[in-house]
Amino acid sequence: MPELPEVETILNGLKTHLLSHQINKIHINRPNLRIPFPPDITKTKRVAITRVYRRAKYMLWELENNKTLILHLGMSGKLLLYKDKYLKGKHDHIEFHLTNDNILVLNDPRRFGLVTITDTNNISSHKLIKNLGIEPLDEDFNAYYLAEKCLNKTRPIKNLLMDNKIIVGVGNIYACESLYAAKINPIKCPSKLTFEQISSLVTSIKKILIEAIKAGGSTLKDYQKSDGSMGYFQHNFAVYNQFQCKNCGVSIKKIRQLGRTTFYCSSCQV
DNA sequence: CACTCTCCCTGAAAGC
DNA sequence: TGCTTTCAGGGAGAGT
Repeated sequence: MPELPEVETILNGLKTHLLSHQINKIHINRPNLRIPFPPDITKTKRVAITRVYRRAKYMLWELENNKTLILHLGMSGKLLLYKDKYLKGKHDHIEFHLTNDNILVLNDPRRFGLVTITDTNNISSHKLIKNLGIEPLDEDFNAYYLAEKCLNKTRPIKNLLMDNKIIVGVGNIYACESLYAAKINPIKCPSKLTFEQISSLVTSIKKILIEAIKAGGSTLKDYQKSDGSMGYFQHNFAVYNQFQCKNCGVSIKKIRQLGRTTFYCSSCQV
């Protein structure tokens, strides 16, 4: 499950490949992923990629023809880089053929991912992008920002953290881990948090994401697969999928919030 | 506006 | 052993 750190790491790993070659053609093997592939996407021919960046969990590839490709890996999406022979595998849904004969393939069994294309000029008003909240690693994401967002809010703090209109890129795992690190109960009402707790939460979110990006960078360097795929790195989760609190030894509680599993320590997180 | 629920999908794991 | 059920999750859009 690619979370923000994986997306960041995968994109960094691909940067050199994408920026130094052109896309020769794009081939699709089915009409859609979570949303349909736009009809004009396969008309992309011999075009250079001029910029590659991330917004939330979206990868954005800016093309020299004033179009931008928007990619999301969803739950199970992988980008596989084939340098030699390519045999189409199950769930290989879209192929980016590069001018050096490398083929970058999006493989996504659960098809929660998406690939679309839009005018670069309109990227910030694109419906997938325009309502996105602040980036967690942006310096403007600080205790003052989050405190303001917590004012008069009644839903559980974990639900607020997972709201993309408020803050992006904090998925289920990192929401659980950040709340655990900040010793805040995921059920807690945002308006009842102290400024110190909010401040601690912001610090935890940034720290955990940055650590994961660093770990990803070194892991991917060591574990580049033979087919070129990046895969996902193993994390050391403190609370997610754990049975016992590493701090106090109490059993980790497992509950559901917004249809997602939340793990927390009822003793450490108040 | 604030917030929750439903749905999309497949494969792994658990249940029978 | 083999079939069926359950569960996991991101995010758009519908519903309360």
